[in-house]
Amino acid sequence: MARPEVSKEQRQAKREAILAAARDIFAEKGFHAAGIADIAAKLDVGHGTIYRYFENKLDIFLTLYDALNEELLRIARGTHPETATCVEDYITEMQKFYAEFGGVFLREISHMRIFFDEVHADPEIRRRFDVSQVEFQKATERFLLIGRDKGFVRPELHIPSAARILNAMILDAMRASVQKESASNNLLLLAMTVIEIFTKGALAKKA
Amino acid sequence: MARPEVSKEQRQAKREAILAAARDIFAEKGFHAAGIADIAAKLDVGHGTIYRYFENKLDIFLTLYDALNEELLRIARGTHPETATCVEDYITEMQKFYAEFGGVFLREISHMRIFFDEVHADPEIRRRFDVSQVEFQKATERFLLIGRDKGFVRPELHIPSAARILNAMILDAMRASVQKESASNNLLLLAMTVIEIFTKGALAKKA
Amino acid sequence: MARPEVSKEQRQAKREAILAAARDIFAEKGFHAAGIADIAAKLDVGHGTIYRYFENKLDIFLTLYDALNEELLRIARGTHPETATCVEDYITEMQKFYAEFGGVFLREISHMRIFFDEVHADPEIRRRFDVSQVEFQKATERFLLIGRDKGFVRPELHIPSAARILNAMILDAMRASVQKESASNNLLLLAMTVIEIFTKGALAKKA
Amino acid sequence: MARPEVSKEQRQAKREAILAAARDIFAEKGFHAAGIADIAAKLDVGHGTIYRYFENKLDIFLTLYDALNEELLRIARGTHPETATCVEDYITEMQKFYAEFGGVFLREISHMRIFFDEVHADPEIRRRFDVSQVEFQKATERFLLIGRDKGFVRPELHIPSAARILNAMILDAMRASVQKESASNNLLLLAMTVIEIFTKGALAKKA
DNA sequence: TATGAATGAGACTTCATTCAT
DNA sequence: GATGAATGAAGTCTCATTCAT
Repeated sequence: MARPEVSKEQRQAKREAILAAARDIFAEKGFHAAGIADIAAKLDVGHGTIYRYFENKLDIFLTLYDALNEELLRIARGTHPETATCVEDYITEMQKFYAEFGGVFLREISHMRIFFDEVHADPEIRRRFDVSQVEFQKATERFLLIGRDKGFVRPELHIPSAARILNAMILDAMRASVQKESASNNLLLLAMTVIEIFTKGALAKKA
Repeated sequence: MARPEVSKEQRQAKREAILAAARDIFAEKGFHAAGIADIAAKLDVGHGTIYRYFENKLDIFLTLYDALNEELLRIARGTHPETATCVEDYITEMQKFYAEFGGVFLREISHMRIFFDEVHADPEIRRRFDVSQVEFQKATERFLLIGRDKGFVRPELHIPSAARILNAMILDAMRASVQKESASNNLLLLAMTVIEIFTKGALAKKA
Repeated sequence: MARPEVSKEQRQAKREAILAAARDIFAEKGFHAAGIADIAAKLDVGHGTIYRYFENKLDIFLTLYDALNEELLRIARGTHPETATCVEDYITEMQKFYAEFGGVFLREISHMRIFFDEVHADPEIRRRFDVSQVEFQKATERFLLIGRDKGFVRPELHIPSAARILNAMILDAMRASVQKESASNNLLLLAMTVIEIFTKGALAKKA
Repeated sequence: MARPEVSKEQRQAKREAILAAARDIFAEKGFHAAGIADIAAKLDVGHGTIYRYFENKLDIFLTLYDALNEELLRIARGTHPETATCVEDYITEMQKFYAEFGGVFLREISHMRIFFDEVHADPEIRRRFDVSQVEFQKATERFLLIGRDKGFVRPELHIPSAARILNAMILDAMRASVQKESASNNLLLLAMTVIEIFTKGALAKKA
């Protein structure tokens, strides 16, 4: 029986070429409208070939989705509020997180559609989205809990709710930056406003 | 002669029966996966019958979408921050809005998918979603501008960004209550936390 | 058992109203594209009503077709070449036929589509068209045979072929007058040219 | 790499197999009644296969129509009346045309329905038919004009009308040979009679 | 391994006809 | 008699996936 004619590395390289092409196609057309034929055409490869590297269309999508999701999760889990010795440090840590998270967003901006839009194209995609939301929630809760333990966060705040809300603000800021048309899609301004509201609230101080 | 055999009321009743069935099907399967056949089967009528009442599948969807959207917009536009004479009144007005908005959400909880998820199933749906987002944004900006004029909202806040963020918090709170699995889907708690963060921020007062 | 509530006359009047409406619709859209609903709408009558007077769509069409066909056949059979005492009379008889035949065409010009275009929309229509062609052929053969017997028509001419050809020229002249766009749709000019070619041929006399 | 697996020739062969099957189906049922399913069944392939080779049903039809039309037009334009030096040559040229034109008809006899009958099945078919009729008309006018210039054709003849009539005779002669039932469907006899009538007229010479 | 030809389930939509009122 | 609501067969077309080469 013949040895595999291509090495593991070559196989992996091909998989990644397919993923790269698929990412563009999904970004452009969305999951449903994107066809295996489009991906194959972009690579100048027969569409049957795709099926030698991936189960099916969903498999490709989920691979892309998982990779993006993991990168974002890694960032969310990589904050270090425990090193903060004062509120200013704590806020700085939050800003650092925003900067890193936003950096990935801006890099992947044209592909974020697979993260926001196609969530419900398939039950399995939805399931993974829901799972990852829980993970993000946990990461943010951890950030807030440490802040509370250190006395930076008001103790009466309901942490799970606050975490959820903070995440919503973050994700929406990102989402806004994806929408070219929006009048308020300045990511920096949004991020600053999120932090401002989160830290100081929107209301004026009573005199 | 050539008088309608069924009254306007009967016709309207049938339309609404179709809309009700369609709403369930769309909620269960999503726009793409839902078939006219599913709707017809649920009503135990021939599929041709559906086409006597609606142009096509999209027509049904948009009718449902528009109705929901209008109801939500009416609520968003129905706030009265201009009557507030003190910050407490202003906050109360916000709470009233939350209560009304949330009421619709809880009633329509199983059908909100058509509002959030199916945005990209069709260009026309997307267009209407985008338009309505702008309207929600405007309504919230108005709320904040009046608050700023009255001295309740910090003047240095960037209103469009703040409005967007506030909307994101509101919508996410609603969205959370749709997800049965979520640990933090207590709508009341979320709403209170949103208002708390929005008014006072999350950070502890310095001693 | 109740006597019929409408008289035979009333029933016949309704049938004819339906036929009149159908004729317009068929002329406008053609057999396939025309819908029973169109006919009913034109009469401001329920479409079910149509079925109380005619079997189905084809039945209506065939009734119209037969009526038109019979009128044209009656004219074709109504020529009197036997009274001609000289070639000039014979030609005059042919001209009289053309005038009468053409008169019906011009009157029915907007409905001739059912005669020319819809011949093959259904096997039964085709069958009747073929049958009527045979009848037209016979009528023309009779005209030519009498002309031959009287010495007006060249004896060596193959009468069935000549009859067929003469019919083709006649029908095409009519057809041409139906086509508005055609540059050579002057019915009079065409009719005159048909007679000229038929009587004298197209070639120049040798000097 | 990405080299076609089947050669251009194989692809073309398949296209032609589909065209051949479609031609039979269209001849048998007509454009409307013919289904893609019928064509696929005749070839014993899935219906999807058809769509790999043609856009849609109309595309198949138009391909057949255009091919036939072009062949006939080429013949009509290929006459050489300008080489005739006497009337006999001119008539011979007309006979040659008839022989060639009739040959195609006899070969395609069972498929001519797509040329005559289906003209009104679709606006695009009609458009092409009308265009080609103008071309046939032009070709015949040219034949007659050259004949007139050379003194073979009577100068007082209205050429566009005569061309139209001549075409009608030709086409009807062909059409006749398609109809099995007709008593006068002997193409040779018809063609001879057309030429005889066209050249000498049908009437007897006065003594 | 790579290919792309073939497949056919599945979705939408139309409209002639039936029939209960 | 009249109506028009309901029906569902029929037809077109798409595209993910299989598989012989």
